[in-house]
Amino acid sequence: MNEESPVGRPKKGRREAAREATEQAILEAAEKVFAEAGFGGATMQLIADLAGLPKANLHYYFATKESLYRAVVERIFRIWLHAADQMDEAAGPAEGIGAYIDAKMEISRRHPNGSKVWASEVMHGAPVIQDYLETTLRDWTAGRCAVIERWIAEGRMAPVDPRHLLYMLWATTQHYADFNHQIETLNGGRPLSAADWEAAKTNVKEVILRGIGALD
Amino acid sequence: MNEESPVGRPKKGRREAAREATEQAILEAAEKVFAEAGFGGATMQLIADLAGLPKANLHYYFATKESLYRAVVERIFRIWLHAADQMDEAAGPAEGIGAYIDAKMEISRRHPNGSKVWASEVMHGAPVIQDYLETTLRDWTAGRCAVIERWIAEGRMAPVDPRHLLYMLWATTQHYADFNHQIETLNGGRPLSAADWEAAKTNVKEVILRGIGALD
DNA sequence: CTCAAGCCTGACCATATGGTCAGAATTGGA
DNA sequence: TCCAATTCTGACCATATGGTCAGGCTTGAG
Repeated sequence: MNEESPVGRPKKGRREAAREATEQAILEAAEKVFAEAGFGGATMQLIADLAGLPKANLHYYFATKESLYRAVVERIFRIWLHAADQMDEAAGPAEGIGAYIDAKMEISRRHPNGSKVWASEVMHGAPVIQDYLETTLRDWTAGRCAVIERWIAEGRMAPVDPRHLLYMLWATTQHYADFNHQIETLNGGRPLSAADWEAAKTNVKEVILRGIGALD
Repeated sequence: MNEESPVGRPKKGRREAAREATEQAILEAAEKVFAEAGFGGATMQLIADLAGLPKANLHYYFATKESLYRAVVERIFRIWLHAADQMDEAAGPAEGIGAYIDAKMEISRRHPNGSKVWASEVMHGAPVIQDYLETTLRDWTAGRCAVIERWIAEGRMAPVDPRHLLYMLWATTQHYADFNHQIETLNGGRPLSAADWEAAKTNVKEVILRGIGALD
């Protein structure tokens, strides 16, 4: 789409690099503000302040609040999907689903804001990513359901409804991001420690893997 | 708090009855609008329209947007807690936790908007119900953890961390309310049927109860 | 029936917010 | 160095929204 230097690598000039850096800073700030205030509660001014640039400059990079929001949501969606690769090359349910849980828990830990924006978007009826739900996500889901059904047919796990199993996986893992405030409050007001996170992961995996008969 | 007619039943006059009816209509409308648009995205005008009265009248019943929002959140919280009673009189984990799952799934089915408002509130850092989290919810949680730990000590279920088990219960059941749009989209764009809900309940119960070793 | 208390409402206001724009500052290739 | 393209910015605007208020309407106790 753009001229590049003779070398294979882009080798972006100072200008392009700065642009990308600014864009990332904006996305980062926007993700946080959208997560903490919701789309309606977020203000371009707040995002601009957090990103460290004047509001008018924000509009130079993202024409409207909605386009910025869309960029944030799409960014998260990409991370979501990428994390799901874990499940593909697995030999059986214990490794496959176990790895998927690990990956999703790690995302909840590292990108709680992204998870919250996603949750908010879906809760409000997916006004901007409805098409993704109907295409990419639907296909992805069908694919995983097929894998799970194969495992069931092979007698490697109990005959549970794959659809509802996926919902359980999403729900339990994302809960640690979306409700982290509640969890921290019940944890004495302190964030989960590394050990706490390990315990959480282990518990989720144990209960679910045993629950689908993939442990014995 | 108020004078009542000689009879035991309140027998509220026309006036009082109308007031309560209006109040309920407002709360119902507000719950829906807050759920669909978030606190920041919701407008008093929208709520008024949905409740079928002029905006100024809304402010006669609820002075500010925040006080109305607070009323909605507290209403949900009460339902939440009440549903948890199921778990108390149970003889063991299978019945107790099974009944709790049933109750929470039923709430997700009947009060999806309430669940969403709650989720949104917690996601945004619980600005209005932080005190509830630190008192009522913390106490409630401690009580249930004690019950679960007793069951574990008695060898009636596997030794899982009670805290994380509760999170799993909350996450899985509330997911059907908070993410119902996503679920419906993956269900071919149609709401879950009665049979679908039964299947969901059964699946959640089976996986979790088997997962905590309370089925054999 | 009377009338005070309670309920309802249209019109209005102050403010906050998303977005615009003209022009200044900077950059980097020629 | 020069200059066109790109990036940045303060000032500004139109609109939407939460909230107010003076006055009209309804209710029900006496």
